[in-house]
Amino acid sequence: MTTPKRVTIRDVARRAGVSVATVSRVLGGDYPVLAATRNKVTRAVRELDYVPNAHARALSADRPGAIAIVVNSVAVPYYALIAQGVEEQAAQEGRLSLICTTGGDTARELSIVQLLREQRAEAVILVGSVIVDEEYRTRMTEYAHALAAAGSRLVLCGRPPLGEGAPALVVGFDNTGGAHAVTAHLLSAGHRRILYLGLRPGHSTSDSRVAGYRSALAEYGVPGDPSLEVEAEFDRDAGYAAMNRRLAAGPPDFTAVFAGNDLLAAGAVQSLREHGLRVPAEVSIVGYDDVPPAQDLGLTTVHLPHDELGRAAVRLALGRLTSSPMTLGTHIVVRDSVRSLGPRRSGS
Amino acid sequence: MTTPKRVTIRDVARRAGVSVATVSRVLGGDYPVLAATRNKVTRAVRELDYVPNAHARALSADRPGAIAIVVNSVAVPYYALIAQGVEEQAAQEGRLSLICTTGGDTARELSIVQLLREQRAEAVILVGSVIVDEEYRTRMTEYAHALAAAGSRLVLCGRPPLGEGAPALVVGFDNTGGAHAVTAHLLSAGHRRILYLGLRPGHSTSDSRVAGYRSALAEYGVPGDPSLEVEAEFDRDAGYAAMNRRLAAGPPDFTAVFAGNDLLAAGAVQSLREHGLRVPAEVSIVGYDDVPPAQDLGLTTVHLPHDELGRAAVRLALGRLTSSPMTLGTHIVVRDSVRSLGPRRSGS
DNA sequence: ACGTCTGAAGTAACCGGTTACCTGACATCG
DNA sequence: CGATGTCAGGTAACCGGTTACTTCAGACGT
Repeated sequence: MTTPKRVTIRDVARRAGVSVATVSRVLGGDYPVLAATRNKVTRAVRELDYVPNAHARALSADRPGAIAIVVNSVAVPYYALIAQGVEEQAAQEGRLSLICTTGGDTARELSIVQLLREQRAEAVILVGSVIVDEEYRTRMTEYAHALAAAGSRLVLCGRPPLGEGAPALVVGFDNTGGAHAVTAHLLSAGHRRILYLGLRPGHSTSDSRVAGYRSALAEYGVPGDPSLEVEAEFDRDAGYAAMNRRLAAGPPDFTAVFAGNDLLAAGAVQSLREHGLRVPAEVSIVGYDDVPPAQDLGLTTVHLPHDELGRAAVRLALGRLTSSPMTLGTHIVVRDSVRSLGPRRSGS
Repeated sequence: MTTPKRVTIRDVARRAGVSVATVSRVLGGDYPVLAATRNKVTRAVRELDYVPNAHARALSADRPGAIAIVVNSVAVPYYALIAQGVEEQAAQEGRLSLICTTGGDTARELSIVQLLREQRAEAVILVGSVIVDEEYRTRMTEYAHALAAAGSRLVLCGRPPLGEGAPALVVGFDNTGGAHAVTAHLLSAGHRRILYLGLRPGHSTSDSRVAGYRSALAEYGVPGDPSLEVEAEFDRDAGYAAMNRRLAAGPPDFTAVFAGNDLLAAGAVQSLREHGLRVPAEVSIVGYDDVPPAQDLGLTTVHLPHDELGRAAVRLALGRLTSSPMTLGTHIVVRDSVRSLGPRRSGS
């Protein structure tokens, strides 16, 4: 038999022999209350095991709401690491943070945003790249206005900024720079035929990485070759499948692979191995993100300060940071998935 | 300049020329309302972009609260996968779910549980193993009663059940069975000197895996050897460090390793490689959990139905399932990290 | 035509806190 | 000694919904 009636602030007041206002003040903080009164109240609270109702509080006082982060899936390390940064910073700021997942489903994203509006979340952080088209832009702009109307801030993480009018803050990684750097790394090791794995036209993250790839090639005077740009989603299975297809067509016509992210790289490595191609002896490969599989694979990749992104998003949302859009730097992590071809190239 | 005042149900009522009760009924659902009236209301809602306040709703009506899952870190795949299962099932049950992280900090766990009491969460799912001592038991029992008093259900995932009286539901994996199976796998491949990596006395998960390991050894008539049971936390770094220490002391006095989880295994593999020991040619290794690094390492391991655990936890919390404690089965996944020693053993 | 029943819509109390404003006791001051 | 200031603490309105109870109009029966 559980407690039939929840214990409320009036129960506490009655028990302590004071008014509800006094109880509220003792609990609330700074209002002056006599030590004796304070003691009576705290004792009553303890004796009754009183827990204030967060909903009632939120309703009357305009207290800070929760900070929500919305991601595709928490099982994808990229998102998990950013979410972790958000959680840490939010905790540090004394906020409750919650992670919501959409599974990449637009309809579910919409209902989550709606839910967060109803919850009067203090901030909503939308993470992860998407296909940026007109439909997307209008949807985001709607979110931005709707959330602003509900008093929530919107932060876009790793997504391109919206139009001028939309009240959305933006923070992301320097994908083009990182991609440039890691491609240059391959080029300076003597590679000239570099496969880009993970083409996704319209997909913001992929697009900016491709841009870095192309600009590095151009810088080294290597002509671009569309047949070296292979489409693939950004997950392990896609990398595996794409590389399988490529290798089924014949022996590799490339000496190195730049995978759009580490998951793709992991899949590609598996495929290469199954085709009897050694990494890096026969094929070099680099990834992007520096998430868990990278270390185990000894993968040279681009390190992203995921938790800094999460932290920055929170601080931006809370008005602690002013510069938006802001871009976080990246740096290359050299492991041993790249073979130097030396000063001269060996023939195919 | 944002909207100075939030739009409330009274604004909608005024605009639609009806009473607040009518608006509430149109939004609420089943109460009979004339089609014409309903239309007026829905139009007003749309025109004003009205969003009901979830706090006010929660306060007046006793509607279902959110389902919260509390984990150490969302960046650990084991937790991420379980959390994913929870999210999916919760979404399916029409509940909002939130993930909270403690970073393994007891104080933070406490404040999160407190927060969830205040939020009147419908269910709180505590995941992850812990050192089970008297202090832990009393703490959990307190949580259980406190949450029950606030009307929330408590589900313990992968933690040992509490005493009879405590109102907590329990669901977990069959760790002993899985550990037995995977150890037997090594034994039947001819291994006799099997290192157990990840001893953590008092730690529930580790303890049950050790128990399975020992019982398999006993079954095969192999005497236990305490020097083959090595202490280590359940993460990659610990596995790496522990194996480094072991190998620094001299060449391996074991032919196989059973790592308490895949992360430990990943660390151990790195250490073995750096010491010039090939896996599985010179040292065989198996892990536990079947989380992402396992596939990339080609690790033979025990597969855990993580998302089923998450789903079961939610269904248990919602009273859809009655049997608690319940245990989920596991199965072994053979990759190629184990070498068969054949019918005879080669001498050391 | 009148009483009764039915169902749509309105009125206002209530959920559990917070806080503006008020009260009353005591200290201070001209 | 009365006017005034200070400060702990009480009273009650309010936050934004839901819903029990009430009202009222029209349909129906006789």
